[in-house]
Amino acid sequence: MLLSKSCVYGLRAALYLANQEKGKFIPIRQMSDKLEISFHFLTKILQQLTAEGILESFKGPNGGVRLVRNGSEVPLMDVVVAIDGSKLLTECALGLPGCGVKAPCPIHDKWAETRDSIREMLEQSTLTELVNKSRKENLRLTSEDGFDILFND
Amino acid sequence: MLLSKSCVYGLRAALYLANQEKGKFIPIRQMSDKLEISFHFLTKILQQLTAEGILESFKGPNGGVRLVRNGSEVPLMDVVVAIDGSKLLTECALGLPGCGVKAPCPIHDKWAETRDSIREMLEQSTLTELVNKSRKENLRLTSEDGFDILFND
DNA sequence: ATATTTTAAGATAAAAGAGTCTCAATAATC
DNA sequence: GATTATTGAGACTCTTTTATCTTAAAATAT
Ligand code: SF4
Ligand code: SF4
Repeated sequence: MLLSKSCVYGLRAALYLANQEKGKFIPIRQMSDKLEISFHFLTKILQQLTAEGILESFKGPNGGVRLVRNGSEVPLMDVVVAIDGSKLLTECALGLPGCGVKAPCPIHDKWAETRDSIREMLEQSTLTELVNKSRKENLRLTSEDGFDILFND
Repeated sequence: MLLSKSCVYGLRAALYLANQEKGKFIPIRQMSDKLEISFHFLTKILQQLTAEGILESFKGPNGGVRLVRNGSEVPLMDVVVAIDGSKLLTECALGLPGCGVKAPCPIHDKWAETRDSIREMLEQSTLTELVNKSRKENLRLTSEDGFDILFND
């Protein structure tokens, strides 16, 4: 898998938050229900995003989490790196340590291209951009079988 | 990680084989030593490749494994699919079941592009092509720290 | 025939990833 | 101040991946 499950959950939550009223704290419980992710597991993931400065949290009634920056200033990459680290973009497809520069392995050139295209995808898409697209086209964020979260709820 | 460790080991072994005298059976022990992969683990991986018809094996003294087809007719994709399956190319980046067609999720378009570029990389590169390139440029197949396998050994 | 070299297969173990549970800390409301 | 709603942190469990170990089967060589 390209992204870990934690990372995917983090991304989905971030998109969910970007679709909410700006500045409002959203309880994790609400997100875990809507997105159909285990509450405790999602909590841990969002704690990472908070620690990385992508979210801020507030305890107690009316508490929750929210984006620090405007969603339009948050590329997907930020969320991915916060959770999965940057190895996806630096590591070798053949899993060799000490790769690339001096003595690249056989697939280096092709892999470097592909890696760039992944990087571009993650750097060039912001949360807001995707949310806007989703609102326009009624795209969903959860499985077919469960409760679909449409961005126009 | 894009590819599982098993898959990476399988690819490295396949490249190693493609660099050997055509038709010759190569003992797995030799490969595991040269590539610095656990013998038993590599054995299991190569069993999969044998089961999938990519390698054929021969028991006993002078036995080993070899490529069924010429390396020039084996795209990396074949090895990847044999070990990791095709989920990399069909599954969603956001890990949603029942994706895409009817109601794509927010990042579908971007992800589909990236996925295509991964598919191209794996389909268009053959073992032989990479080995040839490697021989020309003295590229390596193992870590800096260990015994480097140069294709010109 | 017997011993040797090799792959095949399966049991087991260790490590990493995913998920759950419990309790503490903080803030609002009553 | 007590109760309630929320995040924070840690221990714990379950599952998958990765790796090891043991034994069997096949082929060769002696
Ligand atoms: S040379 Fe490139 S493809 Fe090869 S191991 Fe290094 S980073 Fe990976
Ligand atoms: S629509 Fe595309 S990106 Fe979204 S879940 Fe499906 S395959 Fe993945």
